[in-house]
Amino acid sequence: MKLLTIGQIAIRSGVGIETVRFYEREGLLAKPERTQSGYRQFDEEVISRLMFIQRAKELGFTLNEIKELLSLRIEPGTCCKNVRAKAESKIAAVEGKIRMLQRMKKALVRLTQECCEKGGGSECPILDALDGRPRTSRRRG
Amino acid sequence: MKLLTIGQIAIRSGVGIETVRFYEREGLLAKPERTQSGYRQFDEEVISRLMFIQRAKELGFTLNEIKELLSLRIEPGTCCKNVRAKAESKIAAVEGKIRMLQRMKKALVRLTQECCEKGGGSECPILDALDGRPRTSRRRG
DNA sequence: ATAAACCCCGTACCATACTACGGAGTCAAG
DNA sequence: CTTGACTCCGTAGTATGGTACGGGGTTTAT
Repeated sequence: MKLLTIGQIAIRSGVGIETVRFYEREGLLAKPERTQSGYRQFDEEVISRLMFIQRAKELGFTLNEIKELLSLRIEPGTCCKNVRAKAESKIAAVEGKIRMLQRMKKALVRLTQECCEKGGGSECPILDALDGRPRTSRRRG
Repeated sequence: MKLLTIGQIAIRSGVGIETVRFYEREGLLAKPERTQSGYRQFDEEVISRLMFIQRAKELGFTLNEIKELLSLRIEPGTCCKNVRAKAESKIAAVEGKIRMLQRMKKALVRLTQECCEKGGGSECPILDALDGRPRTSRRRG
């Protein structure tokens, strides 16, 4: 099991050193081992974790939601139903996002098609295609 | 065509009045007509626009990206290829998000299944299932 | 053994996206 | 014709998610 410095995992995962420290403070990364001189020693798998965080952010998850996602696991002493319930609520959230994105994609595709058929379009074709209301309202509930 | 006050569209679309003014300043909403006393008079369709903005935010789009999405239309004088190219790049972005969400969903589903079969799980099953790197890096490259 | 490169920490600063405040004018109901 | 709710505007403050700074110790390559 190879151990890496903060600079090495930062480069390999494409985030800044300060960001790694920030995530550690915020509890998205476990406190790493230290050398006798106080240098952090990260396990290689922290790189996947950091990359996951970046991807999840692009999907509109907040750092808190990402923390929850990352902590979903079956621990020896944990109630299985508990984890299951949490995971299922995450699945629902993910499915909601997928549906919205699929509608958005459909609207965009229609736009590119109509584009070269006729000349003058509506005020806002995306809105024509996508009508509905937002479902979740995280961020200040 | 019914005209509404800022308070009315705020309530109907589920955002705050200040947020509406903010979006107007930021160019996400067109400057509305005004009464002789200076009150904004919004067209009812602004409500869909506001709801679209909320949904798109939940999908990880920034206000700037949302502005671009909303401005994608075929204007009489606009080059069709131009709009088409922009729309296609948006489609690619949307597809990328969908793919990532589908992988995430698969990982979560697997988690719920493994959950009730065996007892002790991996350190982080989500990461086990989802390995790969982030693709787009918007936000201050 | 010494410079360059790296790491430590705390604190301060930044961008985005709001959210609140305050003083003044407006409108609708009683 | 007043009272209360609503609107105006500009400016300031907040939360989130980083990013930079600065003064110090550490490691490493020469």
